[in-house]
Amino acid sequence: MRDALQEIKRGADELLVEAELVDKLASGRPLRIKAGFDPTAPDLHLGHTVLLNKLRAFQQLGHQVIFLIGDFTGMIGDPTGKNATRPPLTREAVAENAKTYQEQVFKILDPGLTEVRFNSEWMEGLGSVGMIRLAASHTVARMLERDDFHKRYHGQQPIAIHEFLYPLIQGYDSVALKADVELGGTDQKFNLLMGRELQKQHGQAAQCVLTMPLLEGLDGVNKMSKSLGNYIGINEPPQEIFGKLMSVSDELMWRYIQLLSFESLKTIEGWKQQVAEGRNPRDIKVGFAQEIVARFHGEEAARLALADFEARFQKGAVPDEMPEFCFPSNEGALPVPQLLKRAGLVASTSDAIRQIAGGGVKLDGERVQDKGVSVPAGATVVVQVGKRKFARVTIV
RNA sequence: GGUGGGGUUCCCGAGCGGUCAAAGGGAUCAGACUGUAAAUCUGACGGCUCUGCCUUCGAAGGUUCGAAUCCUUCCCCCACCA
Repeated sequence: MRDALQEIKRGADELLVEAELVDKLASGRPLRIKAGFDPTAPDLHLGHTVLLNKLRAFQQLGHQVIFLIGDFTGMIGDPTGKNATRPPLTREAVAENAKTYQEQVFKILDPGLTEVRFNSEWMEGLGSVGMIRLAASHTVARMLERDDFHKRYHGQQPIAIHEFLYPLIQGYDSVALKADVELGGTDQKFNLLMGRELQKQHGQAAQCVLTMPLLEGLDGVNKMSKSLGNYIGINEPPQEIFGKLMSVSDELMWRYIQLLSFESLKTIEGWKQQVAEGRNPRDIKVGFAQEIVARFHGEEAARLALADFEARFQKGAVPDEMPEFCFPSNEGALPVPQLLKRAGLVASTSDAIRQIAGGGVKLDGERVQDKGVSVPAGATVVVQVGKRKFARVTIV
């Protein structure tokens, strides 16, 4: 049991209240582990998996995970209208997203030990009376304790009244589900604690709260998010995941390893030691990237991704597979800038011309020196921009 | 409701009648280097049928040989006061 607790606490930001969790674990029954998810982002990225990994750990210890999709709140949308990425969702859209969600989530979680639920199940039946009763359970002052609200209130920023309802609804979800433990990001702490209070008010044992740190994105500064474009999606091609992980700075790499690797803390300490003694951090990064790719695409894909990476970046080889195109010529030939644009390798012909001037364009492995170069009709060529963008083009 | 201050190229942010496709930073892309798509350095960074042409500085009009810069109206933000 001590091991179980260690496993649960690993990488976590905070566990409230540890003594209570110890008691729950000691009961021997499978605990109900709740985690809520926003229904708007069906494309999971590694940032989301930090939490999923922890849920997986609970499953491995024999507990019941409840994967809660916040469709009720999603259908209301983002109240302030400030966040354009959260428009109200239709019922159909939510259902569609949920399906995609599950496909991805079960790459980490065990479907047999996962209960997928939607909070509209109980929220829609609550009614306005129930909602007002829920609202009556807490004071404005208590709500303003939440950091986010506190800052906005004192910073003269608007807070719509219904925003106060979100934490209450999330807390009520815990009541409806009789959760024993709820997981969330550190930014969720207030909402998670709300669940404890509401459960107590409903005569239930308060859930324990486990917060996980937010994973930084590829830029190493902002949290990983799709809208910032600094993410690694778990559905991306193996080479892409591998490459992006390799592009993580040597410094940030450790953070990723801490939160994403399934290797033991002891092993990771060993790696740090080796690097301190002069080993190239690249080697560690390669191993870690392999682990992650294998997790989502299998061992074989991980091996291929590595081979591909080495061939392309260390030996400058041309990949086997690349997009193929067939373009009509322009009076017997097609100028390279236009060809690049049509193949989608550059944003515009102006961009293409600049890339050529900068020495970034190759035609069948030969650097293109002049923007006036054309490819004659009938020819098939491999064009390349930089080290990563390729296309095979036939001119007719 | 009142009073001030704003809206500039992907983002932040200078410019305040011509030398402005518009400083600087970030992001991005490319090059060099490298045991890394790390770090560092260099360059590019509106579009096109590219030694030229076309479209940008909240929107629409106007003044002027000439406007991101001045005027008018409109739309939208922000701050302080209520």
